[in-house]
Amino acid sequence: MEFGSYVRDVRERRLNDDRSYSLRQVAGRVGLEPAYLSKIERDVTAPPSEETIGRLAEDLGEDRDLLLAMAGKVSNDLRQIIIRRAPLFAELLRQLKEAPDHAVLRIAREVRDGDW
Amino acid sequence: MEFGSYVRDVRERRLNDDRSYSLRQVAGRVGLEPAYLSKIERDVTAPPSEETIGRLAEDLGEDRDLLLAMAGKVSNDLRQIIIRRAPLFAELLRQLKEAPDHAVLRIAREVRDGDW
DNA sequence: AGTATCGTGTACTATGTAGTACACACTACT
DNA sequence: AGTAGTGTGTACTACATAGTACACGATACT
Repeated sequence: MEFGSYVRDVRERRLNDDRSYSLRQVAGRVGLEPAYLSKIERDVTAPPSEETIGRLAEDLGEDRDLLLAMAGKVSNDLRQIIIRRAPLFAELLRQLKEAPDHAVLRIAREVRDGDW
Repeated sequence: MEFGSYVRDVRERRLNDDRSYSLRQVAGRVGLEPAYLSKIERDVTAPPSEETIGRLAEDLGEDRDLLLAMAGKVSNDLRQIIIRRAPLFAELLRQLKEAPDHAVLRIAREVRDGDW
């Protein structure tokens, strides 16, 4: 699904039991012109900037990384992690490309439990 | 070090024993205006596009991911790997942020040897 | 001495990014 | 019946990106 229609779906679900989730009110809280958010939600315009997507994700209670991904973007902090040790992380990510989710998850858990 | 000065250093090292590595000739092979490459190498201008950096890396025999990193960029294929499973890879990368190189390398090797 | 090559200064441009501003028509409330 | 709020169409803008084009003075070759 496209970024905009996904945002619209989420917002309208919120709107069902909270009328403060009208397009105008969300636009107001997030700091955008209603007309602009309208175009975004209909995918008439490209997704907004990373910062704006972040504020949108927070207001809608959605996962920031997921929303960014739907916009074809990668969070700036993740980019920095890779860039700091580029050839190393490049190799790792290409290895992990085909690995199943549970394997990636297991690795993340192992690392978190600090076994190096 | 900045992207441009690094490129210049590499190119001039090549130039020492191969006079086909003049700024003009590299620019010619890579498909850029000499004046533009000159500005890039002196960091007068921002680093060029990912595609151009790729061609530059190839001509200079440098690691593409490293050169991209020095330009503050992440290779498009890596971005796609992350985006396809964003929350998952986001978590993994943030866990790996502080991990020492050898730990990351060990994981990459384990995954390559396919033990999932 | 002449010319070929070198790196660089200056001016310009096309496309994309990330929006703002305002008017309009429709619906919902009271 | 009036007005408050809703979503949207159209027009515009400031800034960044990713370069091209051409002229110039210095150096190197022969």
